[in-house]
This record gives sequence, C-alpha cells and structure tokens, in this order.
Amino acid sequence: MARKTGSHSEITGPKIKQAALVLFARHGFAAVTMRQIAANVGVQAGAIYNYTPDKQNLLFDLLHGHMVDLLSKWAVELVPKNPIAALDHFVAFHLDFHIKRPELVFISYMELRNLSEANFKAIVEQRRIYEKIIYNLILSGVVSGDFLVPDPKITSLALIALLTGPVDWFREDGRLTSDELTRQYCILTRQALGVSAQA
Amino acid sequence: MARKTGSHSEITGPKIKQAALVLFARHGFAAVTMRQIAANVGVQAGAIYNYTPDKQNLLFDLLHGHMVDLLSKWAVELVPKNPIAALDHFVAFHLDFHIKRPELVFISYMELRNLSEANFKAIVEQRRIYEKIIYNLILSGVVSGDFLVPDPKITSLALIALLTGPVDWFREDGRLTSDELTRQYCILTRQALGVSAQA
DNA sequence: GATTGATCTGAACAAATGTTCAGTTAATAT
DNA sequence: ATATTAACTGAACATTTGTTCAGATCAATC
Repeated sequence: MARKTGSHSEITGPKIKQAALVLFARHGFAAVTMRQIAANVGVQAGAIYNYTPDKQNLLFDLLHGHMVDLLSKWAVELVPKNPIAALDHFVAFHLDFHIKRPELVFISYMELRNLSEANFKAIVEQRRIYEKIIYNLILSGVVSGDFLVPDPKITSLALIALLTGPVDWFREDGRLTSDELTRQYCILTRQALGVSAQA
Repeated sequence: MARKTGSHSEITGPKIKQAALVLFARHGFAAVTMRQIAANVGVQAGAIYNYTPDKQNLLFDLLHGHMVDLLSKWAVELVPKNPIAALDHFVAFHLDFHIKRPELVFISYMELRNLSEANFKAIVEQRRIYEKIIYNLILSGVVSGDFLVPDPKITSLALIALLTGPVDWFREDGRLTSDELTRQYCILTRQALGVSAQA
C-alpha cells in the first residue's frame, strides 16, 4: 500500500465542509453551486465527490453534526438542581453555544426544507430532544414554585426563540461582551418566567 | 380599443403573486422555477413576464408590499399614551398581523439575501422604521418608570424576536386561540420588561 | 527509483434554468 | 360580422446545473 490513507483527505475534507457551510449560510443551499464550493477550496468540482456522495449529503452532514455537537455538549454539563440556577446555567450554555456558530444556527433553521424526507426526520428528532430539555427545566421550576408561567410548553418554545435571537445581531466585537449578553438574558428570562425579584 | 384593459390581468396577476409567495415560502426563492409558478397558476412560463420584469421583482414586490402593509396598518392604530397599555396594544397588533401572514413573515426573513443591493436597502430601511417604533415605545416606558430593563436597544430587538416566534408554531386550529396567545404574550412581555405585578 | 493507490483534473453529459418572442387565441367595441 | 388588441402559447435561446469518469499527478512505501 502506498500513501497513508487520507493524507490530503484530512485537509481537503474539512475545507470542503467549511466552504459549504459559509456559502450555504450566505447564499442559501439551492443558490450555491458545487463549482463555487470547489473554487473556495481551491479544487475542481469533481474532487468534492471524493468526500460526499452528493450535494444533499453535504448539507445533512453539517446539520446533523451540529445537533450531535449541541446535544453531547449539554449532556456533559453539570446542571444545578435548583431551578433558577439551572435556568441561568441553560441560558449561559445556549447563548454561548449558539453565538459561536451563527452560520450553523442559521442554516439549521433555513435549510431544513432542502433535506430529503429521511434526513429531515432525523434532524427534527434531534431537535425535539433539545426542546424537551428546556421544557423539563421549566416544568421543574413551575412545580417547585420558582417559576410563574401560564403554560410551560408555550413558554419553552418562546424561550428558545428568545435565546436564539441574539445570533442574528450579536457580534463578538460589538459594544456588548458575551458575558454582558449572558447577564442581561439571565435577567430577561428570569423576569419572563416570573421569578420574583428578591430570589 | 377592444377588450377592457386588464380583464384577465386582474385575475392572473394576483394569482401569480400568490403562487410565488407560497412556493418561495415552501421551497425557497432560488429553488423555485418560473415554470413551477406558472404551473400553479395554470399558465405557461412566458405569461408571467406580462406581470413582472423578472424573477427578482416578483420577490421584491412581495417583501415590499408586506412592509408597506405593516407600517401603514400600524400608522392608523390608536395607541394608548400609557406605556403599559401601549405595550399590550403593540403585542396584540404585532402578533395578530404576523400570525395571519406566516409565509410573508418567513420569506421576509429568509430571502433578504436574494434581493439585489438596491432592493435590499429598501427593505432594510422599512424594517428599521418598524424597529424604531418598538424602541421608542420601550424607551418611553423606561423614562416613565413603568419598565425596568438593562438596555432598551437590546430589549427592543429581543422583543421582536420573542413576538415573532409564534409564527413558526402557532396554528389557527391548534389548542390555543389567538386571543389566548395574545393574553399570554402580554403577560410574558410585561414580565420581560420588568413591569411590577400589581400594575 | 520503481510501484502503488489515493487524490485530483478537465472535459463531457443530459437536464434544467431564466428569459425572449413570433405567432395564436379570444374578448370586446364598433 | 369585423377589427382590435390584451393575454397567452409554445418553441427556442444561451447558460448553468449536479454528476461522472478516464486519465494525470503525486506522495508514501517497498
């Protein structure tokens, strides 16, 4: 056997994923051509097919990898038992994870419809798992009396929308540090969940 | 002169806009072909060019019309002077307007990047006007002492994200009526803005 | 230094794209 | 009935698309 397996592959492969991510985020999956991706990597379009069976899989791998990353990172977090502390912890985790990956968050929301049916179902299932996490978190706070909300299910969806919003406008070099962002959103979410001020 | 001007035009024109709207929302602007739009109207692709100079304008007209509709409808609203009542009024208005037009809201967010530079600027300018409305509303509540927020600018952006979220999941025939939705979001936003409970 | 196999090129493919336009159709006014 | 013209068809156009593949290239092994 000659040439270690993947000597170039280990460089070109990630480069293709990165280029696809950036281009999909900027122009949309359907608007991006394989030739554009290839040009961004410095390679011909045909070479891409050494790393993915087709364009569809390029998209799926990005979305799937993103959700695996999210769920596995949360799984190893040490979450406080106290509901209010757990909420703060979740807010910090969610904000930090998402504002570091604006492109992935963006295409995860936008390009779901461009997935094949099987791939679509796989991503939706991962997403439901994540929604369940925050739902349980809210529920435990309602049960303990720390939170005061009309409907935990609706609140959990509203909370995700609220906490994902900053991805659209937060900039690492803006007038707000990520610590300040987290602090403000902890206040905002506590208030939204009806946590009394002296807590 | 024969044939009243626009005898068919008045039917086909709106049909094309409607078909384009639905298809753009479902599959994305770049993924939709002129032939698909035409097929949905029951006409050949060439006929569309009697109603729009090109595909780009089809998109722009939808987004521009949407923003004109939004701003002109708010302009004729009778908004209470009291900041808390004004907030409730805005929440009800924003929710009502947006959940009635899920496709337009969706493409207004998603397809901005597919606009030409000039068209893009036009839409962004209209959007800034709307953001300014809610910013001023929050600011007046902060000044009067009714609201307690760390940063009115951030809060205004967060509020829009929060109030637009239901578009993704609210269904007219779901377990929640639009009145109940409004009621819950009034509570949610009051709490988020730090309105004291006895107000 | 010859061999091997992973990696990439570059041309080719059929299919699909937005757009144009000469010609057909059909509704109305005369 | 006839003339007029808005509305539409249907074919054509130059490009561009995702994908394939035979052959060139090149680094690691013997």
